[in-house]
Amino acid sequence: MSNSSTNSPEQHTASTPARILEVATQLFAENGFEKTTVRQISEAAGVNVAAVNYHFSDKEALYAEVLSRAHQCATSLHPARVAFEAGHPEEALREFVGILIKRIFDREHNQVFGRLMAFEMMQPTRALERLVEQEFLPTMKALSRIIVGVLGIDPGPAVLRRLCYSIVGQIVFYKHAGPLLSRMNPTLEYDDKEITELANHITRFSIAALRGYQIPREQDQ
Amino acid sequence: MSNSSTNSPEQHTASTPARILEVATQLFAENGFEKTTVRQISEAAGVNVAAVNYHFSDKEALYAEVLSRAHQCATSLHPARVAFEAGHPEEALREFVGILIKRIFDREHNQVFGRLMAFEMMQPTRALERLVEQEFLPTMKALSRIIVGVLGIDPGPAVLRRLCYSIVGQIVFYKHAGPLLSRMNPTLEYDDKEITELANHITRFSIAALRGYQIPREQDQ
DNA sequence: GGTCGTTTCAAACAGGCGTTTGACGGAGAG
DNA sequence: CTCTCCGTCAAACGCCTGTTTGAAACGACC
Repeated sequence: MSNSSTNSPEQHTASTPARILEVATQLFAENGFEKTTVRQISEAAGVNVAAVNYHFSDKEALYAEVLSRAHQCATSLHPARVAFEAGHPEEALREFVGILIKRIFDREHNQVFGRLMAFEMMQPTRALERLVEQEFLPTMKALSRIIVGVLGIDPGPAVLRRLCYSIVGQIVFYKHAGPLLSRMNPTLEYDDKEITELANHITRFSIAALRGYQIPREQDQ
Repeated sequence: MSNSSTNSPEQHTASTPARILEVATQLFAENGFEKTTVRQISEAAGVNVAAVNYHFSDKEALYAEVLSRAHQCATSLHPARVAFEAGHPEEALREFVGILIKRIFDREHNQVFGRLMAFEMMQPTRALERLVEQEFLPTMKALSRIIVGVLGIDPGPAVLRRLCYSIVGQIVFYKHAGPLLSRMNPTLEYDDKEITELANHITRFSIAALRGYQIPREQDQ
């Protein structure tokens, strides 16, 4: 009929499975899979408990659906360019960092994807396996190519891996350590401006690091 | 009577609360607070369920005790020098990174502290508040001083904060993303050699970044 | 030997969990 | 109208959670 979110409060507009999905996404992202109960979801969605098991077969299947949709949403809203290495490698790195930051914070969707991923990395469910193959490995390969471009030479697999993790680690830190950061800087909130400056900083930091990086000779692998 | 860990298998040697603590530490670090049940702990420790509530008042108090002991253990095994800024600032940074890495991996204690911290950062319990005050804020201040030393000038609080997080983020990434990393590199295990190279890499990366970092003018705070 | 405080134990407690059931009601088709 | 399918619902299912209970066993002291 009408839009789903721009309506009178406490009024059911979307279909039951849609409402369940929406609420479940929010709760899973807030509290993780374990701490979120089916009754919490059903009550918040204003539906019967049995509706969750009726429309989705069980809680884990619902979670898998939530994760899949959040991933699709994040990648479609902030798509990675088909080829990062098109232009200047340092510009490609800037774009890479920007996209990952945007996906992780994603203010339009309450940073759902970032939180879900953080939970998934700590306590993986079966839903993670597919994401590793389809998403993370290709992303790491893309980042590796960018790094080789910035460095000018290929430092070998082990060093390349650590360089990737150094860059990605800077980014995902803000999601993984979220509750800690909000305790250390209670006043600081991550609005668009802060996120932009964050992306600029990580790009600047990483490019400076790569430019001045003394590549060690590989001894393993 | 005798030592606690170097004994015949399946034999109870330590006192009941000691056994509970030992097993609970292991299980909490593996599965987090929520997924670990009191019955799991009591069975693994070979004691009655009620023993947990008898010796420690409840599950949360036991967890707080575990966290406190793990923290003490990590800081005493890998103590931070009273003043990092004693020698050359870049050497101080090397030492800082090395200590944090050692605390997080801590192979002698099954990397317990790192895992517990990772869980605590994602889903903080009340036990976190104390650690923020006593541990993280002072650590960040120490790292800030080191960074100012390496840079040569004070870049201001916002930039300094981001620089701290860029360095710490690289380190804690290996704990937060642990399950993911083991899926992406199934053969790679983090033994002493790998950990040493890891510390060297992060130090090299960070120093190069700080040396070449173009400090932006602060606009906020 | 008797007594006291401490520790252990099987059993039960109340409550929450994910899931299933069977009845109810409305809408569309024959 | 009747039949059927689909969605919803209150209620219950069996299981597991953290915690408590009251009795039994223990060791030390007088």
